[in-house]
Formats: sequence, C-alpha cells, structure tokens
Amino acid sequence: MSGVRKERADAVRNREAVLAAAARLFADHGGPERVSMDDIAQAAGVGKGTLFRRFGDRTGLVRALVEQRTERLRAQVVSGPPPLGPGARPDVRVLAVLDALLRFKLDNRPLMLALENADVGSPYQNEAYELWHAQLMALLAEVRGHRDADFLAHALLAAVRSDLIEHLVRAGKSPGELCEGTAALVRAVLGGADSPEAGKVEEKGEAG
Amino acid sequence: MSGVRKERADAVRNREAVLAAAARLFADHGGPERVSMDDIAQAAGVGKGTLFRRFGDRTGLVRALVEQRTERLRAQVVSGPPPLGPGARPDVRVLAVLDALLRFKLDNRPLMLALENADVGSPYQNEAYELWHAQLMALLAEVRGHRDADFLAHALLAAVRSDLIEHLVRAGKSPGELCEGTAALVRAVLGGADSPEAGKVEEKGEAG
DNA sequence: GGAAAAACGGACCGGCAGTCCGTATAGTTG
DNA sequence: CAACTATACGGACTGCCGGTCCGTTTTTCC
Repeated sequence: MSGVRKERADAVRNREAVLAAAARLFADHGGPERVSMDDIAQAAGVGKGTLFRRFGDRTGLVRALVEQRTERLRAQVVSGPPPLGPGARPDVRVLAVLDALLRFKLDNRPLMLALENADVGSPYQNEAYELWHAQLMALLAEVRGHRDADFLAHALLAAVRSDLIEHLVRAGKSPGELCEGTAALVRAVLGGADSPEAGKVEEKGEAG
Repeated sequence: MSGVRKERADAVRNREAVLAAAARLFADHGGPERVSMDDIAQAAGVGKGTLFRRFGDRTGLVRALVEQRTERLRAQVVSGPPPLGPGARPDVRVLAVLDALLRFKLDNRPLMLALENADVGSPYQNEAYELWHAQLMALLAEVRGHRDADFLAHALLAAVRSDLIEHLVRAGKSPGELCEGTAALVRAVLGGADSPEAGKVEEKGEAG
C-alpha cells in the first residue's frame, strides 16, 4: 500500500544543515551575494546537487531562510499577548509592532540585511511584508481613519528597513536612538501629537 | 608648459556612449544585475577594456550613472528657485523636495530602481543621499526643532525609495495617489496636523 | 609630419550558478 | 533479516560572466 511516503530523514537533516550553514555564512560575509553556493554546500556538509534540489536556486534558499526567521515574530503579532498581539489599543500596538520589527532586525542585523537585499524588490516580495503592512494599515485606520493609511503603513515599514538600520548603526547611532526615532515617527503619524499627552503611547523599554 | 594634456576626444565620446548604453540597458532589463558588462560594451560600441578602464568595475559605472542623473535635481535644490530652492518657507520646502524626489523617481522609474539596487546598501552610499538628508534635516529642525530631525529625515527619504515606489505602482497606485500619500506623511511629520484645518503647518501667513 | 602619450579592444583567466546522472541509502514488505 | 524500490546524494561538468592584460590604434602636441 503505497500512500505517501514520509519525507526521508536524511533529507530533513540536510535541509536544516543547509539553512543553518547559509544563515551563518550570510551573516559572516555580510550578504548572500558574497557567498558562493559551493561554500554553503561544503559548510553544510552536503553536495551541491542536494542543495539545489532542495531549494531550486539561490533565491529559493534565501526565501526559505526568511520564512524560517520571521515565523516566530509573525506568530507573536498574530496571536501573541499584548501589546504586540491583539488586545492592546491600536495606537500602542502600532508602536509595539514597529518597535518589535526594529529590534528584530537589530538582533539579526547581518542576516536580515542580507535577506532584504536578496534581489530587486525583495523586501516587497517577502510574504511577511504583506502581513506587517495589512496589520499596520488596519491599526492606522482605527486610530486616524482610512485616509492615507495604506501609504503611511508603507512609510512606517520603510523607516525600519534593514539597510537604513545598517546605515544608521554604522554612522554611530545606538539602538536606543533608533527606537526613539521610530517612536517619534510613529507618534507623528498616529495623530500628530509630538507631546506625550495627546497620544501617550507608553514608553517601551528603551527610552527608559 | 604642457603639464596637463586635455582629456582625449575619443575618451569623452566613449564615456558618454557607455553611460547612455548602460542607462538604456539597465532600464530595459530592469536592473543592473541583469545586464552583463559585455552587453554594455557591445551596445556602446566599445571594447570591454575601455569600459573597465573608465569605470573600474560595475559599481563604478553605476555610480557614475547616478551622479549624472541626480546632478540636475541637486542643482535645483541647492540653488534653484523656490519652492525647491532656498527662499521658500522650510515647511513648504520639505514637501517640495520630497515631492520632487518622488516625481523624479517616477519619471526615471526603471533606471532609478536599478541604481538604488546596485548593491547592498547602495541608496545610502550614494553621495546625493547625504545631500537630501542634510537638507531635509535642517529644514525639519527649523520647523519642529532638532529633536529626532535626523531620524525623521531618513524616514521621509525611505518613504520615496525606488523599490517602494515600484511596488506601489505595480499594485495599481497612480502617481497622484503617491504624491498625496507623501504629502500626508510630510504633514504628519512636520507638525502633526493631518486634516487641513486642525493644525496646518501652523498658521500659514503667506506674507512673512 | 612625426613621436610619445593615451586610449582602444578583444583574447584570456578564474570562478561561480545551476545541471546531470551514476551511486548510496532510507524505508517497506514478507 | 533480506530483498527491493523510491528517494536522495554528491561532485564532475557546462556555459557564462566579471575583470585583466597587452599588442595595436588614435590623438595630441610641437
């Protein structure tokens, strides 16, 4: 009775080995473009054929890596506890989401930089982007109406793009400064109040 | 004394031929990564050696193209007539600059997209970026104080990045909608008022 | 007109993405 | 446990591309 055979154990092992090796090499070398597929295969301890059979091509590998990395964060936003997840006030949540995204990218700096630069237009081809955008747009609409919510959500996300973060960090900005800047942007977009009272979004951590 | 010889005529001719060919090919193929240097050389009617002697490598070629394209716009901002150039009120000028940048990128869509994606971090290695940023930061500081002006200037520029524009256009947005979105973002950042009434940039007394 | 500087061009080199297929192995069945 | 089959493995192989090198051609200057 041949139904569907399970995925072979060695295949699973190899796939994970490749993803792990790729993540490390991309991070080490600061960009997927700077690592050859041969190097990845060798570091993972598999043949080149295996690598390409699994992931199709370089882009496929990068995409798989993106999905693996963002899944955790996505889960937190979709169904985690407030303020990131549902339940918090929309204004609070906008800041929480942006802040989480920023911190996530700071924590995975070389990798996320590599991933967003995978190829032309890649940050916008990433499936996760749609999610962040839809989420932010809905929240913005709640806070300040539907007008321009679409574009403004894109603008907020653009402000935490990996290469901008990289640029600022290299220019000497501290993570705290970036968080503070992001918060200021969010405040401005949310309702304009620059003063804390109008839309006091409780300060999250960094700006302590 | 004959210390310096002039640049040879054929060198000038060839350099321009290469730049023109590269611009066209990049635009046609939607990205500098998708065009081989051989193709560029052939399209320009020069040998490969000539191409590399002039521009060093692919990056150098792209950079030269960027400079050539942005020079006009730069001149307008630095020393053109208001509202783009000096003389206009800072709040007006912020919008004018952003809007000009947006329109410029819309007009040169495939090329600018290609240029900004030249390689990792490229939009921020572009010399012109420093100019736009410094300009916007100064203007923002005038309007709303120095606090966060640095980051907010970056955020504004991030909102008109070529790949975002490309994404939005492909998603069906009209240029008008993009301008409108940009304007909304600028209003929010400038002083917070979103509705034309509630708190425009403050009182816009025309005659200062 | 002629010599030297400058530039030209395309053959050439090393390396890399992606393919192909003979071999090895996990899983299954009796 | 042994045989058997589907599945996966791996690395040799191919074609292409970025960048170099150097003999040849063009420009400039006197």
